[in-house]
Amino acid sequence: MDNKKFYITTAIAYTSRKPHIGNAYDIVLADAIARHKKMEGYEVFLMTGSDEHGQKIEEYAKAKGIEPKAYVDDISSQIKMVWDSLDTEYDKFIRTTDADHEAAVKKIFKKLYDQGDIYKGSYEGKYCVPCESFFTASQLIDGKCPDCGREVTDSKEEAYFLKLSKYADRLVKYYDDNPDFFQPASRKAEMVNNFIKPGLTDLCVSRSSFKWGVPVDFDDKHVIYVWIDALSNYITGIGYDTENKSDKYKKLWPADLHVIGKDIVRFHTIYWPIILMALGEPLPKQVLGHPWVLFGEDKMSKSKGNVIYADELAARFGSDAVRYYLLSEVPFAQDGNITYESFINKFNTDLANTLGNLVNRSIAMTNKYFGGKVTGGGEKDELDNDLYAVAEETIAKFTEQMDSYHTADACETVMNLARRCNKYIDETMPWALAKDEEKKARLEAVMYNLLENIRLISVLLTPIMPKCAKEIRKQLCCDNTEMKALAVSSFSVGTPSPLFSRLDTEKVLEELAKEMEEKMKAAKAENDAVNTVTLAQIGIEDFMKVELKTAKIVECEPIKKAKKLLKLTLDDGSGKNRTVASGIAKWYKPEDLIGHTVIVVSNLKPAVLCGVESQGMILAAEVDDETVQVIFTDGIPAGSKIR
RNA sequence: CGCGGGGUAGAGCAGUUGGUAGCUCGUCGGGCUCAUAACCCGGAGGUCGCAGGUUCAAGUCCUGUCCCCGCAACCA
Repeated sequence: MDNKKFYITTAIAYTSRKPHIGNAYDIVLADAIARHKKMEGYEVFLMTGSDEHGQKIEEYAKAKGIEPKAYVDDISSQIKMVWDSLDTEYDKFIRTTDADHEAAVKKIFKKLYDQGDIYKGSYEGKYCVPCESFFTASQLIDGKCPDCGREVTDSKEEAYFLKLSKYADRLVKYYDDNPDFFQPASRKAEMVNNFIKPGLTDLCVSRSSFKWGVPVDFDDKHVIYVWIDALSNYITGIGYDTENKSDKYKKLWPADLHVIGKDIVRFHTIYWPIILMALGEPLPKQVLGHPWVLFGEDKMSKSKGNVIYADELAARFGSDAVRYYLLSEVPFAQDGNITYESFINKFNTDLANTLGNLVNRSIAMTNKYFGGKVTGGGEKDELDNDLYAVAEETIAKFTEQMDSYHTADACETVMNLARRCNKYIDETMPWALAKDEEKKARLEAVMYNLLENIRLISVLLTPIMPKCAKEIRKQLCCDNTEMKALAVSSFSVGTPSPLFSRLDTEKVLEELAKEMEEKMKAAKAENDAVNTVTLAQIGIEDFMKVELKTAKIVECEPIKKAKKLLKLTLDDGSGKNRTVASGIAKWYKPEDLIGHTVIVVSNLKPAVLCGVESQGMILAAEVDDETVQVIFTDGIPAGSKIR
């Protein structure tokens, strides 16, 4: 077999915060695939890393009073620490602040500029700092950011743009010629329908509003924006250079697989290929957009205090358990809901009971009946054939499932073989055979068959749970890793020791709940602290600019086509009804509101939202990230001034 | 009619080109004792969101409809 290469990458993690378990899923998945490919004989190169530029980081660093570089050094090492806590084996960890990366990015930018794919244009638009986004005038909502509603800065800056539309046809052709490019395939339609069919607009690839990035070397007012900087890590990390490509690059590129979250599929299947086409480089073979890992039904967020960190889980339950859980619980194309309950459940049933106990009892019996030594020469029986049939089938199925990245199915497949082994023990009843000296040869065959299948299980498990796989082989005293039944002629096993000790569900849950609560408190405290300092102090004169009045809700109806908006008709005492649109549809039904009195900001400039002119806004409290409560002032006459 | 993905046993999921509805957990009953109160067997539990249609035959194709989730668009 020739040594075929397999170049696989993860998305590079953004160094704004320590990555949570959802971010870590990326590397675990990639690592499992990489290890599997290695076992298939590929020469694998796995690259991961961190994305360290951008305005947000500049700001976080400033808030902490340190240099951006110091900030990303810290987070970047945390990322590595988390990755390492999961036993991931990457060949390279690239940082976008690496000198060679920055140099290469500059050259890439220059090359694209020189050949006319990047041109200097000007932005008519406005810029929203927190969102790091430009908007055209038409996108703005009453002169404010359509995403977050905050003030945008008026910037008619010049910026550099990448011509996208020029390559659209070639891109679609590539999709069509390579039906496996999108994984899962369903992501293709979304990209084509949403972004390509409507026509690609040129992509702004530079920023001049902040400094923390790779400068455009022929125009230092500008910094190269995330697209070209971050995406190109996949080539710069293996030595791409516009003139002298390294041997490594020539060998590895194009990438065989980009493993990324589904939220950035667009960047990897549209922008990135176009950048590569412009550079004259071949395109990656596959992009795997995996689903998200949700905690319960929710997205994890620090402010909710429901963030789970992979390293903390690993420290508590072991890296293998975390890997197994992620790889077996997250479906291929649907978001995975992880909970502590299901974690513990899976840990106990699959790892401790089915697998751990099988290994333990089999080795214990081998010691008990044969002093630990058995050969494959015992007395055969028809029962054995079925066991080996399942083993062969397991190998084939497992390989196919791992090759198509269906790790959850692959885990199930291995567990099935373990279950089959447990059943085999019941069928053959070694303890009964042991009572009869004449059946010793049969008993030996039974034990051998068990051990050989356990060995096989350990081999299959290697990409999923590397440590556990090794530990099993250690207890078997066998280092043969051939993925083939009957590859070992005899065993001389060691002392069994439980691979995974059962967890006391209630006790562990209680402990975890306690910790969660503390985290939540801490998050809240931090949040409050942040909130009090986010806004600058204002004088009374500023406050007096805001006119607040009470108003009674006389009518209320949903706005069609708007998911979040309710249209309120208010009696503000002026004699004329005032219409206000409010984004509270999620929490209130129209009938809940009619008749109540609320506070309205009455001198707010009107804005048109979803075709409805909103004349002001009503006050509501943001109880937490998920909950909003309108402030009712029932009993106070409509039209009263508030100050 | 913005785009896309889903609605299959109590829970979480599989169901390839249409042909007796499966898996894991849970639950109920039984068996075994080598083993980490682990293991094995059996039962119960689903009109496959709803309504039509095509077909000898539909979870699987077509049409309509309702809900859920992402993205997009509006949370003044």
